[in-house]
Amino acid sequence: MDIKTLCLGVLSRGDATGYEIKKAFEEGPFGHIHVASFGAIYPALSVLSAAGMVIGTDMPQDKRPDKRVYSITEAGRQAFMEALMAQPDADKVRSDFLFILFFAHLLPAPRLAALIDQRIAWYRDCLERMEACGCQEARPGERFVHGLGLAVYRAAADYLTSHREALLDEVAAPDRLVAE
Amino acid sequence: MDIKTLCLGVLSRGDATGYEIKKAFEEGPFGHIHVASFGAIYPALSVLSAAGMVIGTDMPQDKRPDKRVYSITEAGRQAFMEALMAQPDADKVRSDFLFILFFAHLLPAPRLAALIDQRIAWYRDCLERMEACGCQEARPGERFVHGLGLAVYRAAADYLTSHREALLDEVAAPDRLVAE
DNA sequence: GTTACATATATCGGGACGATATATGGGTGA
DNA sequence: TCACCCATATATCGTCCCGATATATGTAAC
Repeated sequence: MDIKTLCLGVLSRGDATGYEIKKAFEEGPFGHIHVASFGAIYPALSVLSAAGMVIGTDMPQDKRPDKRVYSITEAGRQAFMEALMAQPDADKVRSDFLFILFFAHLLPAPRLAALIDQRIAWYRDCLERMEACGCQEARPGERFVHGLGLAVYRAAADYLTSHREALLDEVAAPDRLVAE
Repeated sequence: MDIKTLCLGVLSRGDATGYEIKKAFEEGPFGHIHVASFGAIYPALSVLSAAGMVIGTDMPQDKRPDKRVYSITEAGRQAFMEALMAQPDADKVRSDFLFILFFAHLLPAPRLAALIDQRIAWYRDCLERMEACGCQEARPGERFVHGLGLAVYRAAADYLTSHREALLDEVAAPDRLVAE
């Protein structure tokens, strides 16, 4: 799934600027689903515009930098539908946190505890915001994905909370098994 | 966390070839934690070798292509420890599956059902292999990360299974709310 | 008052991905 | 038996993308 398709997806829900598309993948509806950087979005919009998939309209603003609002065209919608029908690539996860935690036995205990606590706090924050977000009126797919995110984050936060102590004990006493 | 650090992490657990490092991120202990491609691993190993972080030894084999086994050096271990102490970058997820599901209302119902069923089957497979993997004797960090993965995948599989029907009903009858 | 942040676009270098090339042996099926 | 694919193993190359930076400006905080 390339950046062009991701942009078309956001634009299929309504007009947006490059800046707003970025936000959609940051805190917006696509947060934690996919990532997209400015350095990818702006060139992608140019290419899509040249291909007739989107139309950009310059909107002068006072008190703000001028912006260019993009609208998806019928050709863009068709291209997006085709992309939606393709077999999805496998999920790709890059978690420095999990990689570091894998080497827990190499870390000082306070650092290990801090890492886990930070992550628990992050999940709590995130869950709070997600639960507060009123997406009752959203479309079924959006609500489904949202619910899946909630379920997964709750499971992760619960696991971290309930296994934190045991991990810290184990790395503190490498000779004994805590289970005994 | 760059590829060099990821390679050092794998090598800190024991000698390995570039090919084996790739496998560690595919089906091995780091599967679903981070990704790494050949096109990144081999150049990284060359750079690490030139920097004295690892030592590569050519091992001629019959019945197999020759291989180059890399060992981490003391300098490599120190560099890895420093990288472990740095503040981890935020997790990055790229899920074509979730992105497509977001637009469930645009998809034909059979396609939607197939997507979800495929994904449930994938989770079941994955969980089976993860539960079978005997990592009882592994270090605490590895077991912790493994347990977290199990918890998260179980939550995802459960959600997909229990909400599948409701989603299909909703996209089939867009005018009515199923909750009523 | 000045520091930091939000809005808004653009570009550039470095780095990673994915495909491909090369070589070879083993297993599978027609 | 022959063809084909898969697994092992390394290397490279084009393309795409990330992250940082530049630019401009108003507002809010301190």
